[in-house]
Amino acid sequence: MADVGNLLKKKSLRKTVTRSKILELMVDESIAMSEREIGEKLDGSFDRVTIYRTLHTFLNNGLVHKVLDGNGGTKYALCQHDCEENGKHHHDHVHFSCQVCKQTHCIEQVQLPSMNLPDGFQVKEVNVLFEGICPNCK
Amino acid sequence: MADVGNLLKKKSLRKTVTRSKILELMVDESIAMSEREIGEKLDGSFDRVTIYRTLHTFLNNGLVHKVLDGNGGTKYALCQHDCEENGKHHHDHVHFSCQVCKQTHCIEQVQLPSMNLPDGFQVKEVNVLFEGICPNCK
DNA sequence: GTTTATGCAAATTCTTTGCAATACT
DNA sequence: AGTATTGCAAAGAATTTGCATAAAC
Repeated sequence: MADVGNLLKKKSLRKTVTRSKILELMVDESIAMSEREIGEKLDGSFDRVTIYRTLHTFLNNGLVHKVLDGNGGTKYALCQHDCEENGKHHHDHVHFSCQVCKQTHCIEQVQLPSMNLPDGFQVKEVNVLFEGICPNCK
Repeated sequence: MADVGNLLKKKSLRKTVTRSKILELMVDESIAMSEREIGEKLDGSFDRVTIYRTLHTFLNNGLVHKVLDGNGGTKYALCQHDCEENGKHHHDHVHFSCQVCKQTHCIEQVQLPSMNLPDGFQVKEVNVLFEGICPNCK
């Protein structure tokens, strides 16, 4: 089981019940989750505002990243170890959003091909979102 | 200037003032816009509900497509002519969202490379969103 | 003992729904 | 005339803010 306390300590974040539970959940689940999903999986034990604030804190400290869910909603997923490589925090993400079950999976296996933008565009992040039907819903 | 009336007729949609104005705006602007931006550019002359419903109508009839804007918001952009090729409506889009001016540009020049997902994932659409700084904001 | 996080209430914004009035063909 | 669209009011959902209380270091 993941050492959630250590993760928090590394970021100089206070270890609280809320943060630990949310972080544990995100380590356990391999899917990206919205605030609502997180709240439901934690059985309504935390205030929605607290979850929002916790997610923002995690976001600002590079513990999680935003995931596009294809429906205008916002989801969050744990950052992987390599987010911090090369000294800068970066996210070249590939996600798959199922149109049936609405779950968003992080696809780690896919290597993002390089794409060249027209001159003048300075790229900081790349998000790739596939939408379709996941193996479970077929 | 674009023959907006013809676009509507091709889809068997009634030609109304709201639809024509919104469609003209989207033809003129090359960027993807949210309901709010559309409303503002049209100077508040239309009810927000009407704009939402118009966008849904356009979406259902393949005149526009949704664009991810990187902040959980939803934007819309005109479909290009080739959306309908091969008999099915598809959107393999590349967009660039500027973190400074928040504008979302459609990048037509970039050819989407093929990416292979793990077995079992049935892909219907692919969205690629670059985030960074656009030429105007540099 | 300070500083930071939490919970509650309430405000904002985004989006949808119902219904009567209006515009389109 | 008949059907689809619009505007208004209002509901619902997502997200943010202020402030007093409680927890962490």
